[in-house]
Amino acid sequence: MSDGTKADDIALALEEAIVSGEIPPGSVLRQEHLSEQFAVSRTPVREALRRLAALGLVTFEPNRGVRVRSLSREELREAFLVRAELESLATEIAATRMTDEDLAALENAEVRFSDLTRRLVEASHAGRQDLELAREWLHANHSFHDVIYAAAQSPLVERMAKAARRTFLVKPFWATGADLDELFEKNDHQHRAIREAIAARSPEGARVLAREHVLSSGRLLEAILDKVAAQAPERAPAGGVGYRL
Amino acid sequence: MSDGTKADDIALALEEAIVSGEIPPGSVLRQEHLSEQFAVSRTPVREALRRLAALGLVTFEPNRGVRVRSLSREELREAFLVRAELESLATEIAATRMTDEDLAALENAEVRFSDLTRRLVEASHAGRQDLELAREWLHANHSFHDVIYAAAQSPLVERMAKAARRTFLVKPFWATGADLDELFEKNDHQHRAIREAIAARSPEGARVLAREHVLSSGRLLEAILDKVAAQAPERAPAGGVGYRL
DNA sequence: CCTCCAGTTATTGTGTCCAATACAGAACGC
DNA sequence: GCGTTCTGTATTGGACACAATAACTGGAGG
Repeated sequence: MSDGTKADDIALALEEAIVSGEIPPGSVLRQEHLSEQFAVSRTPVREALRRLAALGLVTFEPNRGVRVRSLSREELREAFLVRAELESLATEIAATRMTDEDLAALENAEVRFSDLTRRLVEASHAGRQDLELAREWLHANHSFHDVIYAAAQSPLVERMAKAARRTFLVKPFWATGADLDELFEKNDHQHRAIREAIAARSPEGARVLAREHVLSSGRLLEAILDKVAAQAPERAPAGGVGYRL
Repeated sequence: MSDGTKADDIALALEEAIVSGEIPPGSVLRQEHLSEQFAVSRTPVREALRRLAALGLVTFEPNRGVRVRSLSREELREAFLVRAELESLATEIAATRMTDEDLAALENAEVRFSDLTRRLVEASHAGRQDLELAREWLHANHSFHDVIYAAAQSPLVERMAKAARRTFLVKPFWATGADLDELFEKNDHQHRAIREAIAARSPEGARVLAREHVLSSGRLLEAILDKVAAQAPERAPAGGVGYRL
């Protein structure tokens, strides 16, 4: 428990758990269960849930409980559109303010992500479903963009961009295929292109590259989902698909 | 009280009151006061406040109460940058989906806003500080863009754009000056340009016009604030300026 | 006159209790 | 046999009570 109020701590913990996929979309969260899990009363739990509801991560169904939201295909696409806009903005700003240290950090994040991408693709081809690896991969991706946010020094932009990004989660990275490999690789290379544009102090260039990168990520995700849907018919949880990126 | 849970009703009411400026930025909200005002216990009040906190409208200062946030100049600028991005996106999408009825509604909103702008400028020149008029003006402006959001049929985009827009409030529209008149007029004309681009089914055109429009609104606001600051030295509430337009 | 300190008070944070609502399943009528 | 209503139970929504923390008063000492 880091800061003052328990409601905030719980909200943070739940947010993490939901975004990381530990709590799958569609789940219903029982207040009493959470309260004993966190060893507090129901009151702070409910306040935390209210916060998550305001963030759009869960929905209150009055007198029925709260349910972790699952995104429809359309919402997913929208989220990437929003992220594309906000990322371009952040990247453009960052390109004008980035220090050499920031650039070094960016390069670090880039190679780390590159490495994880390779390993993830290999694992997929080998049929291994390494959830931890997928989480790391996603985390490394976020880290790259986080460096950019930090350099942009624009708290509001950062907050909203991350809100759009938070709409996603890890589930199914286990589809394989030549086209997917290509998309993964493209996605990876784009990081380098963005970094170089920033290093060259080209805000406009970095902007369009960032935009294209995010949109491209969206296409990658959709391709993965298509593959997975084709491979595994899988019981479809009614109302909103079960993935959450 | 419209819907099921009281916390939501209260949150809505408070949100409206804050955004409309009825509750000025910097105020501290006493839970007990609110609870008797809404004739409920403190519990739903607190939940409502948690929601507002998640939306960024208020901040919890542990054991000290909640305070209505006031925006710094920098945050204000950021909010307009974000809005510019999201509005362009929404407008671009809307341009591809807008029906003739939507276009008619858009034109309605346009002339209404035009009318109110004229009246507002006149009132300013006459030295009248008609708060109600200012509210109407702002509301009409929002209505115009709301038509676009509705046509875009992109709930997430709409939600986030409105979140950025909600960061604003009415306070000081009473500064006058030739340059301000010009900016007001420009702002007004831009609505027409946007509508015409949409009517011409030019998503790209509408996009850049929308972007420029929002940025231009931001400049208008900053100009107003400058004028007001110059005219009235005014006691500066410490930490974050008192405006929240 | 100012500063520091302690006791008091006001206000928030949390736990507990009760009422209201929704779902499950049995009893009942057709 | 099937649908309907009733009742029981689980779970939420809200009220209230208590504990914890921070502001506020007043006074003592320098």
